[in-house]
Amino acid sequence: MGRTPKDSITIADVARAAEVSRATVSRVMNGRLNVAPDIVARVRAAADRLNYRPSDLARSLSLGTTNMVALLVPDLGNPLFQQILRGITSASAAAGYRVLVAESDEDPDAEASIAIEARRRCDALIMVSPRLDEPSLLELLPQVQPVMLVNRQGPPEVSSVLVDYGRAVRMVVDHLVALGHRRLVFLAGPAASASNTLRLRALDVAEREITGLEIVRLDCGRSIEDGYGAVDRVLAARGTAVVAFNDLVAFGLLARLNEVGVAVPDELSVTGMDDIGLARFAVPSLTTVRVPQRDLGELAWRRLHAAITGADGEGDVPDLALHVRASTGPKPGRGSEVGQTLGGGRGEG
Amino acid sequence: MGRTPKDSITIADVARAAEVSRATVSRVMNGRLNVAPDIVARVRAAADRLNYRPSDLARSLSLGTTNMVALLVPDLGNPLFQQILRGITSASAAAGYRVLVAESDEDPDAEASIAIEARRRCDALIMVSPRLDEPSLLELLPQVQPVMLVNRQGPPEVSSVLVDYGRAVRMVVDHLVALGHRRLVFLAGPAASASNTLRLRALDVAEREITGLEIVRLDCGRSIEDGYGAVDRVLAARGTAVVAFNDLVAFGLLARLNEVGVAVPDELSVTGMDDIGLARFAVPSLTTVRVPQRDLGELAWRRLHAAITGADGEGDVPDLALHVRASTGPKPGRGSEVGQTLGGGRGEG
DNA sequence: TCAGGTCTGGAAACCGGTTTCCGTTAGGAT
DNA sequence: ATCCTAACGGAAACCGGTTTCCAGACCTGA
Repeated sequence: MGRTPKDSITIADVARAAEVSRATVSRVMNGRLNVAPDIVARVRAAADRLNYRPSDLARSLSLGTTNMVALLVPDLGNPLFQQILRGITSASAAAGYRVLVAESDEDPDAEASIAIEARRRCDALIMVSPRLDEPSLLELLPQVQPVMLVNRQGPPEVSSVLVDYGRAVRMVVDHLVALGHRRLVFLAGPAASASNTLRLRALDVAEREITGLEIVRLDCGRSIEDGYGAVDRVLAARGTAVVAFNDLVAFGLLARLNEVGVAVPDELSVTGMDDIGLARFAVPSLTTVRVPQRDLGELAWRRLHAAITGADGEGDVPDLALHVRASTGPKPGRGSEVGQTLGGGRGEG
Repeated sequence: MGRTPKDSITIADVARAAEVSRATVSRVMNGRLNVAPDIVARVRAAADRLNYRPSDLARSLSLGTTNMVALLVPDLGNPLFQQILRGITSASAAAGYRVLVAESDEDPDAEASIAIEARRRCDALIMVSPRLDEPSLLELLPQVQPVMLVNRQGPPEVSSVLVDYGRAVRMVVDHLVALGHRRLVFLAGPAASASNTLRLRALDVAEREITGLEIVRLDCGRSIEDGYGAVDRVLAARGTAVVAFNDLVAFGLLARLNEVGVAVPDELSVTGMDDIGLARFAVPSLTTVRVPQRDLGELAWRRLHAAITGADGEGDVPDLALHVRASTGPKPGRGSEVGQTLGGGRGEG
């Protein structure tokens, strides 16, 4: 039992003050209809006078619903996850829900227990890009229902919001190939990332389908620092264009290339992925694929909410779009074998 | 009462399975000592077999503590607030707490009700840079105790974590003055922002103290887009250096200056504020003042936690540090009147 | 005037835990 | 063998709400 002396005023206090039962106070507070107007007024007056606020905790326990949704992300420092958080926060707030955030710090082992723990306090769970291996994930999911996966495929009975990173990376590759590039360098992300696997698979396909295309795969990471630190290996790989795992990596790469004096895109083209807010403000502005990040969060929420309330979740993952900006250009060395002129400004392709 | 058929297993189920009372199960689950070893084993076995998880809700109600802390920020899209969120999340997770996030969307009117609502579900509240006017804030604070303010001064009885933005902006000004600049342009942030007021006041003081110093104040904003869009007015103001409200504004400014062909820092010096992760990867890398953002969140949590548990919150706001990078240089036009050479690399000032 | 239906609002059970209080039992001391 | 005490664990109260169930008041129609 609480050791607290209970400073807060409870429904019993209001009932006493209004000279009615606790049940009646509850009815009034929740707008149940069968209460006489004068009693309603009396209760409201008492509640106002005492500045009464019903305990959400007690309500939740009694109602069996918390109006909270848990969100688990690998890394709160990543703009992609931040935007998803924003999307979920604002969309769910509209339905009276609040978001509880948890971060696994990219640690696959910690993920399961954090997920369970966070889920216990909420009505549902959204896991973004879980790094958990497949068996563990399959074992975890039933325990945290209702659950929604973002950027990770689960079993059929678990719904998910998926970005087709395979297609996204292929858009980038096709763009670069059209510019004449034939030897690309791919900077890979975390090995545990499912979306990284999607990218790699798409690259395999592209390499088979496009004759003459070579792709050098380098382990890199997901952060600016990773991109910044990869420059030497990138240059050693002697490609004419770099496909970075995401915009952050591309950002770090660009910064370092600028320092060592490699001209982008004249000597080397660079592409990102996600189109985080900063991408169009990079120098040069970054060619990337727009992944509608906030929308992703909103969609995840909508589907989850629909699943909770029994409705069906309308809406679909918004389309990807290649945004051609100033960081990509024709393959250097040869003339203008490419028929099109690339806008150097901040065109929104 | 819950309409749910109660699929979840409760302490009563475990008690029945282990043939003990609910009280004993509770004692075992919480490691109370006065339980015989064989009974402990029996209860544990039953709990494991049933895969029992105590309801956090019921625990919280009974214990009177939720182990959750609410965080209210004006804008989840801002890296500064994101980092503070990270700091709070990781620091509080270590103490078994979870963070509930709420966003006011820069709407002062919504802030009070959101704060109250979020606070009700948690043990405490952290408000970052509240945009609420002074009277409303003073009225709100007593209702949401225990509460912690970040980047906003409250009444003496409400503790807060404050960054001395006045001093920070002065560091920047002094740096620019030392480089020979005498006519500065300040890009102001949101009017409702207390930290913006601190900056403005410090600029007044600087203008009085430093003879020959002129500062042109322009309304701008807090986002990249705001900075990007301010370039024309900045150039029209004919200063030799720009003090941006924060790094984001500086970023937008730099991007546009690069487009219109204004050389930084040769023709115009630019400074930011906060030192967000991207600042040193800007082109040119951005001179700014490092505000230890994560530390801010951690400190806010530590103080709050101390206040809750009765201990005293050790630790102080970490120091500010000017990071001189490549976006600032001597006043253009005249020779090297400044004795020092500025490192063009990514020196960590 | 009386039977029957409709409103109202109180008593009590319930959500799922924790803790106080107390009775029982076992063990040690005398 | 008897008494005292410590250890153990069950019954019940409690946290602060919501909801079912039911009794009484009131109104209506015959």
